[in-house]
Amino acid sequence: MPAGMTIGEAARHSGVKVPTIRYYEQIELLPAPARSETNRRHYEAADLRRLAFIRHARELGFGIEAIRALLTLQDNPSQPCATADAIAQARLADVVQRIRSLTALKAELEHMVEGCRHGKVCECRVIEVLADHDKCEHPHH
Amino acid sequence: MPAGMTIGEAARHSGVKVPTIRYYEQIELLPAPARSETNRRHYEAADLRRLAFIRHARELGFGIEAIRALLTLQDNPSQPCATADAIAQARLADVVQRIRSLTALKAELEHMVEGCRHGKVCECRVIEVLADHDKCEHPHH
DNA sequence: CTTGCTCCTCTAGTCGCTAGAGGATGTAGC
DNA sequence: GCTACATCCTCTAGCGACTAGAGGAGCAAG
Repeated sequence: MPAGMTIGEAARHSGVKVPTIRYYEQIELLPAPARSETNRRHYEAADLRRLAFIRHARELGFGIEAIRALLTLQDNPSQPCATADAIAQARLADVVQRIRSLTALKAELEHMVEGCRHGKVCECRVIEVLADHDKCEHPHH
Repeated sequence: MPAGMTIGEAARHSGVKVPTIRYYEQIELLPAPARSETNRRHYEAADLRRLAFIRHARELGFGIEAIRALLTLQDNPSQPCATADAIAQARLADVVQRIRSLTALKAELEHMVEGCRHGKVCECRVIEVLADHDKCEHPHH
C-alpha cells in the first residue's frame, strides 16, 4: 500500500512550507488529504504534483485565483486551452508593464543617488528630488 | 488668516486620495491638522508639501517606514545625508533586483505563450510547463 | 426644503502568506 | 519506561498599504 508522506516531507519535497500547504488546503487550492488514525495528513504522489504545479505558478507570479483556474483546466484536459493562454498572456503583459515602470524608476533613483554629495541633508539631492517632483528627469509618474 | 483647504481639496491638489490622507494621519506620517468648528480638517501649504513629498516617495516605491525616516531627515536639515543616501541606494538595489527577476520571468512566460498551439488543454504548452519545471528554459527560479 | 455632495468615525476586507499560542503525538537515546 | 526534542494539530492574529462600506452629520445650490 502507498504509505504517503507527512506534511513535513511533502514540504521538503515540494519546496512549499508546511503552513503554506495547510493554507492551500484551507482555501481549497489543494484537496484535503487522507488522515492517519492520529489525525495527521498523508500526501500521495498526485498531491505532490499539484503542489509542484502551484509552486511553479507562484514563482512565475500567477495569483491564487489564476492558479485555481489553471488547475481546473489541468483537471479537464479535453477543453480548449484558450483560457490558459489568456491567463498566461495577461500575466506576461503585467510583467512587461512592471519592467517598464521599474526601469523608469531605476533611472530616477540613479539620478538621485548620483547627485548626492554626501554632505548635509539641507543640500542633499535625494531629499531635494523627493520634495520637488519637477527635479525628476522624466516626471511621468 | 490663512483659510486652509478641506481634505477633498488637499486630495485633488496632491493626488493622494482622501481616505489615504486620513490613513497617513492615523499612522502619524502626516501631522493631524487643525479642525474647523464642525470638526473638519483644514490643511495648510506645509501639509501639502509634505503630502507631495510622501506621494512622490511612494511613486518611487519607498515603504512607509523609509518615508518616515526621510521626512525626519527633511525636518532636520543640518544632519549628514548619509542615511538618506543609504535608503535611496537600498531602494535602487531592490529595483535592480526586481527588474532582473522580472526579465527572467518574462522570458519564461514568452516561452510558454509562444509554444501554445491553441488546441486542447491536454497538449497545451502553458499547462505543460507549469506542471514540469524542467521544461523551463532557465529553471533557476 | 430638498437634493446631492462632501465630510466625519469606525470596522472589516484585500493578498498570500507568516508567526505564535497551546496542546497532542512521534522518534531517539538511555 | 523516561526524557528530550521534533513534528504535528487547530486556531487566531499580524504584515503592508491601503480600500470599501456602514451609518451619520454638515454644507451649498436650486
